[in-house]
Amino acid sequence: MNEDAQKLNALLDFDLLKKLVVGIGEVSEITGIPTRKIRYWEEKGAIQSETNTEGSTRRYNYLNVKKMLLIQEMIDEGFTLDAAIKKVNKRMVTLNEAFLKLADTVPDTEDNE
DNA sequence: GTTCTCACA
DNA sequence: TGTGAGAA
Repeated sequence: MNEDAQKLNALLDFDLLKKLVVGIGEVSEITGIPTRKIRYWEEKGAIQSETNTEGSTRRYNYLNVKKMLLIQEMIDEGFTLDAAIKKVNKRMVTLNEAFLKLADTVPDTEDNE
């Protein structure tokens, strides 16, 4: 198994998550979380929606979707919203930093041209 | 389809 | 903590 391949895979996954953006309705359908709950969480600071400058419809990227799923699970396990938000945010930061390091560490292995 | 606010459990 | 309804 190529470790480099895994690293690249992780990077791609993270980037892909950031690129996929959907409306609140899609998010509610995907996560199974009602739109009011999503707005409620956003109000609480659980997630940041990319409000379209002109449009009013908030857009959420899959990173936020994953975050919502994580938060929902944590709350289900007895955590409070605030605690869940804190932990998930920290997790995201850690992952982001780790991936950045990985990106720097990965010596482009196979440039087969 | 989306947004917001007020109020309740 | 999460939801309801009405209004725009």
